[in-house]
Amino acid sequence: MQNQDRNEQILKSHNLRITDCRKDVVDYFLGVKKALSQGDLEQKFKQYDRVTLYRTLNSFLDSGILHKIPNATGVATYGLCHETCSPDHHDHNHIHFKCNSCGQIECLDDKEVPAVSIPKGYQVETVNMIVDGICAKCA
Amino acid sequence: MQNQDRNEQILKSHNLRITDCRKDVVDYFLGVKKALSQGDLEQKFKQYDRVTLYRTLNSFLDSGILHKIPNATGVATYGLCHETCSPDHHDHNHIHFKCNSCGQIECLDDKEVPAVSIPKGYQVETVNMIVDGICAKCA
DNA sequence: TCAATTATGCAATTAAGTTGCATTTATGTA
DNA sequence: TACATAAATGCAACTTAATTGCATAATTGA
Repeated sequence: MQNQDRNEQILKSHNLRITDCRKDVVDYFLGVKKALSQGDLEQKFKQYDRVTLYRTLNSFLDSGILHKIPNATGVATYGLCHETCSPDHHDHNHIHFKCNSCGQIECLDDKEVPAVSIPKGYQVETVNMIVDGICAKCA
Repeated sequence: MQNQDRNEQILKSHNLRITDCRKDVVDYFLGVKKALSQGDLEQKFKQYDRVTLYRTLNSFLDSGILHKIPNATGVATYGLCHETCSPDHHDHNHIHFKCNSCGQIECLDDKEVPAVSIPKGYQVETVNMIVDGICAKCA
């Protein structure tokens, strides 16, 4: 399936209206296959207002198209969710890799987050694993 | 050892000058035993300029007293490093727990981050594990 | 095609992070 | 103890990210 078909399907299946901005943003995520920030989108899509891009990201978060990736820089970055994600239950239990050379953040979809032991009385909802280092391209 | 002695010792051992602001900030971290943000410090220490607090956090980061904890909110949070941390080699290979109820971020010092498998060609430098859920106090 | 709902663009605001510079403070040494 | 040097602080100002309100434009179902 082409991205231009797939993006509309993604928006429809998450009950979002089809707009140019949303299609373009989904397209971009489908194409680059890496995590993006608000700033990345602003640079890529100068034809859209930054507030619109901001709200697009938020509607994608709410509807479960994207997930937020924790990082230490203070800039929020977003990655595409698996098809199995729903707004309530996110199934993106994979590892995020941040390259300290090129700065890109990748979702290592095929790498499971290992089991984690937590003290008594704590309830686990989500586990995030962020690995910093040098990616294969920069090594 | 009391905190008021311990904070000076911590500053000295990291080659930082002893100032009121730095002692107070280290004290606070020693006392609360959780991760704090710039905003937390501003609320707690209205007698110090926000820039001073900002630079205090940064000098603590540089000297290895604190480490930055990745999170998805976009607000940088900081936690006390183990005594074994040096500026170059951080040994805070523990799990961070963020409570979705009270919002507090704890360092689970006694919980090791499990081994992680990474694709070929990737070099690992740091591994961060952030667990979201409900802490023992809120459960 | 129309009405209702939703998205967008623009203006403006809040907050975090950052820098420059003058002043004050801490520290080692005489 | 006093002094000189180096560093920390406070203030002003600036940049950028995040956020909200509102009028206008576009989408969608009937």
